[in-house]
Amino acid sequence: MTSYYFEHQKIFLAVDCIIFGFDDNKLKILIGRRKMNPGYGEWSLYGGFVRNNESVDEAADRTLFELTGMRNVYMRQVGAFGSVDRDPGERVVSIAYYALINVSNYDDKLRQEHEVEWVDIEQMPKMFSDHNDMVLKARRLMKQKIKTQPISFQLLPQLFTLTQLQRLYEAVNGEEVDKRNFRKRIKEMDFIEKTELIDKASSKRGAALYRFNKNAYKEDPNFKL
Amino acid sequence: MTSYYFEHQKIFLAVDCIIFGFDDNKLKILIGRRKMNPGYGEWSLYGGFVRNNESVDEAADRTLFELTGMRNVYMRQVGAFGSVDRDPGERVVSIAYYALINVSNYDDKLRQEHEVEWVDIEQMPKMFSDHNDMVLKARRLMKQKIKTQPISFQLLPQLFTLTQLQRLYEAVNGEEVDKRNFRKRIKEMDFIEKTELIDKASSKRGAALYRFNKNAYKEDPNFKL
DNA sequence: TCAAAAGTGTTAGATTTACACCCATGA
DNA sequence: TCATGGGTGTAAATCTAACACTTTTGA
Repeated sequence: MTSYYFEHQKIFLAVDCIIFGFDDNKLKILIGRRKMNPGYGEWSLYGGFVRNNESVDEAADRTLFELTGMRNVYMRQVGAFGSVDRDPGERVVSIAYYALINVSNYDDKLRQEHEVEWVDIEQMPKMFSDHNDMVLKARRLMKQKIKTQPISFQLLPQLFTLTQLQRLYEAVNGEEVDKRNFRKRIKEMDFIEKTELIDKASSKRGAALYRFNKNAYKEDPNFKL
Repeated sequence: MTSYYFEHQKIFLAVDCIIFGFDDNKLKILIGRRKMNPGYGEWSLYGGFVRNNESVDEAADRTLFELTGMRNVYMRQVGAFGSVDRDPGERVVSIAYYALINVSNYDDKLRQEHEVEWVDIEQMPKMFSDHNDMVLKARRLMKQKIKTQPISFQLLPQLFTLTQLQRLYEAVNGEEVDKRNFRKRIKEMDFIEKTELIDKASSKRGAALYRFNKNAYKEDPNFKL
């Protein structure tokens, strides 16, 4: 089978992060302009190289932390991107990850320092190298995932209204859903709990705030958003 | 964002192949015993290193070709496996791929030369490093995929009976399905065509042979096995 | 003649979809 | 007072799941 190491070539290994946020009823990604060549000035995902003393997952966590100062963020691997010339400078294979963050937990000063911006996923600009492909694949995976895992709550504040949840669901899926049918389904999920609190920000009447109860949810095999 | 190359470390990059086959009504994988250290003698997937002048996908294709002599095989990426010490010898990050092959197209002499064996996925032995995880993830992905893409036909002979197709479906999903309901669904798929031919191998009465018509199938968004 | 696999429809139940109006409130 | 978003139920249509007997033929 595999013959031994020294005959083989080592390769630069990077990670790139597709950082999803939900704001203004839109699904957004956090991207900036490249500050080095090749590709200076082009839109780009935030990334970094994998070090020898850390796992690839750890490299992704570290990279996200550098940018956002956030730890224990929901992250999942998108896959390896390995064309020979995907980086015009050197042979670099990159492992893409998507992260879900709650925009309001993210210090906007830090965002400005790094000169990155929230961009509506529907208006994603042409980016450096294969970064657009990474985003498309990440989005496809996330869309799949949201159907069977309660990941919406990673993108929302702790307390949220059903309309917010619905708008998020619609933004991820790219299509509108019926309000009554949506709420019917939510009502069947015991782990989405209504609180006594009312949000007056989005309407005059006010909307009930809900909360995700992680303990009540335990890998429900019948979960379906 | 990413600072520049030379400050960073290169890493060995490998590919590992989960080769699925369907035989004797069972879903099987092709594995062998490691012929080198570390892990000499342990069960292992077939793998190889990624070269500088080939994409990761190409490395996977090449590796599969070395083992099976087959080209243009259906292969999909499973993901990157990147723990620091997943290979006790050196830091090696591996990209896993699964391949679907038609067992009867595979020259058994070649199989014997490489000393690899078809092992029932339900009886998978403990393998080297994280190879068991790779197989589990590959299987999960494949199971997902088979629901929305006509990939069964990669594992079956060109002509197959509905019972064969059903057994494959059952083996992949790990549960039995109702014969009449299954056939009802198949009948609605115009791209699965009945031929005039009869297979007498598996029954006295004989069963009609079917064929997958790739042209009739064109990314049917309503496809559902 | 009988064992073994092929082939074939119907019905009840569950799920999904479509759809419209009243409510509470701040401006 | 009215514009805005919040909140609620029912019925038709579709999909899914359960279920049993006849056919053919080689041994």
